[in-house]
Amino acid sequence: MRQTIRDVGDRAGVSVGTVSNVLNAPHLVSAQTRSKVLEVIEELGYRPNRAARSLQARKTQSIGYRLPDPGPGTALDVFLHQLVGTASDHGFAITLFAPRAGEDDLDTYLEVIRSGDVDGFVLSETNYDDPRVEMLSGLGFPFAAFGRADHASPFPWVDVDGASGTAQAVEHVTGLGHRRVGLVAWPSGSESGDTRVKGFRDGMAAAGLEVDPELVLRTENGFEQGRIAGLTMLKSANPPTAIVTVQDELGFGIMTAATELGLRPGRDLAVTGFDDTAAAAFMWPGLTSVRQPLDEVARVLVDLMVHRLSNPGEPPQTMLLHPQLVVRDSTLGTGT
Amino acid sequence: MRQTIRDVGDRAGVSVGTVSNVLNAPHLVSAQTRSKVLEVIEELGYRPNRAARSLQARKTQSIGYRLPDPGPGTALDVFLHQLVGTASDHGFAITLFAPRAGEDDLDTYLEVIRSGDVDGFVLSETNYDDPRVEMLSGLGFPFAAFGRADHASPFPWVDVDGASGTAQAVEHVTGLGHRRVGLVAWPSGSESGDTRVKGFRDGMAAAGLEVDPELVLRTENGFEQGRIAGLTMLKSANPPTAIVTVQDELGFGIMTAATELGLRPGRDLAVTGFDDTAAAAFMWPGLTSVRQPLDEVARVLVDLMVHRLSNPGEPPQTMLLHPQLVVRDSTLGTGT
DNA sequence: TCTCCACCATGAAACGTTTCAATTGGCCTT
DNA sequence: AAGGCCAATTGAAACGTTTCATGGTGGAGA
Repeated sequence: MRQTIRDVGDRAGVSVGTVSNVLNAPHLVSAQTRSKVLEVIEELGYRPNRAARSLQARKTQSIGYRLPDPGPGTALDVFLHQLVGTASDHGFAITLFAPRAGEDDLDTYLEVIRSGDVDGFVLSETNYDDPRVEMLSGLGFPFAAFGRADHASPFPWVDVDGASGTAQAVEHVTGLGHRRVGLVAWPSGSESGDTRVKGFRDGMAAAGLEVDPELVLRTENGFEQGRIAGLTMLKSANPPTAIVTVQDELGFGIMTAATELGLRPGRDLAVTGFDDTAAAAFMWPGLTSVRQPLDEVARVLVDLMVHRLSNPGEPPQTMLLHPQLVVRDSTLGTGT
Repeated sequence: MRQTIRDVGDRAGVSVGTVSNVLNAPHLVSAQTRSKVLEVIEELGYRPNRAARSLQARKTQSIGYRLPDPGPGTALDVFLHQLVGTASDHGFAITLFAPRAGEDDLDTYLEVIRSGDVDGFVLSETNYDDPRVEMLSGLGFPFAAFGRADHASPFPWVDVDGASGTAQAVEHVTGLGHRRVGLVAWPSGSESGDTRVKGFRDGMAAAGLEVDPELVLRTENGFEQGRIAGLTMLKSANPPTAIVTVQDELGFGIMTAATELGLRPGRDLAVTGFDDTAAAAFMWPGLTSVRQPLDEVARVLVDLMVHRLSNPGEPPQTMLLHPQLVVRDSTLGTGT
């Protein structure tokens, strides 16, 4: 049924070794033979068998990616599309996996390593001293991470400069005339969270404004958390006129809180989010939000991974990308 | 580095054939040998090499899934999680692929078939006379589809009863006292679209109401399309007090249109969506929406696929699942 | 003319499994 | 005691590649 390299060889009147060379080392084959073989390949629709190739080469040509937990996070479809597309360009496949119920995250990775299904991993959502980074570094197993982390041994990573994102948000609202700007962020301790807070402070400093500690709230992810933070801040003695957040859901919660208090988000209060989730565009008013170039991130992740696999000796490369503020009505009608 | 079946055999003092039998046909091995071998396997952390297994068995133990185009569709993360998890339970992997720029969809599938990377496909978003179904049926290549289709030759599918979804929406709003109920649907010609329209009519009939043709609009997917449809309907001589839609984005558009016209969605106008996207929960008011059991769909899809692979002769199985209406504030405060 | 070399092609080994025919040894039957 | 049968195990072939040592050919240099 399926065509093998032997079928091609027989048909073209050459040995299988020659066919293999046409595919993998064309310079070893005369132009004439080469074109004849290519012709037959085309004619038969031959494609090399991945399993046989992997077996012989002791490489899988596959990159593992552990699916993030479901939730209203960033756009997985865009990310995966680019991951799969770029991998395919390099002749690689993406192997997905997910922890089974109750399974430890690290064990999940170990299990995949042991079954030899992948040559390396792409990690997302890495954090300070991420245990996956430590484990994989320790094992010497190749990986590329979305998210830098201040770990002893260097490794290849891509990241989006979160500080630039919140700084842009602050610059935008202060540019609209806001002077009392609040921040709703995560508890300190996460790389991305802390970076976004730093951007906020930088932005305020750049606008010549002081950061009022009363207007900096720390809370977990989530709509309800945002709502509560919003109510707290807006009911305080000297409430903000603009609130910057580190996540869209928090922003949605704050808009809701404002509405409950009789304020019109986008008129009486400016709100910004982070991640530019699909929901941000559908709100009324639409939520001004920081968009991360996830397709670019995915592309670079795979490039780094593939490069690392073929150049194991080289020092790891890193890349910092910049996010972009998408301005919508949640801020536009506010300010002076 | 990696342990092979030979390492296990040597260590346990048996042949590789015996080790293989312990794994694949335990009844052929004495209890004593079996436990000894299992012990060694545990000790060495041995895992069979997938490539070698595939090569020998001429099976990949992998199911292909073509990523849907990015867009604010249904929750891909939930779906994929379950797809990967269930596949893993069966000892299968999921192989993702995506059409390259400008590539024909069918060619994408053909290419995957030719490279022999998968044993079968899971299809989503199938439609009437779906060309993929026709092609794969023609080739005799196994697949399982999310979405029935009235095609000549039967095939395994799972579907969510869209009619039940819209009927539930109608039942809900008429139960709140609404009498003039509008529908914003897609142009006829899609399986899921037509089914949802049918559910609307069924629901209206069940409530003893006539369907006013003026209140049935057909439009493409999208926020802006929804907004325009909403404006049209609400500005008409005899506007509806409730609007049922076949997609969340359309619902968002309608809520926006209502707001623009000075109506308060959730008070003066009831709106329902379909798919229960993440955004539906974050709106203010939250959008009442029909939730499809996507995790269940994914689970069944893989089960059907695997069953089909091991029982090629049997008539294909099918399964119809029921969606559930998630009630939120976009309808709750309305009616009499 | 002889030698050497570059170039091209070949054939066989190896990758880690599964499968299956063949072998061994123990036990039952007669 | 011989034969037969069954359960357990073995060894080798096969899956479709890549790799690499080997062989053959023709032309250039001596």
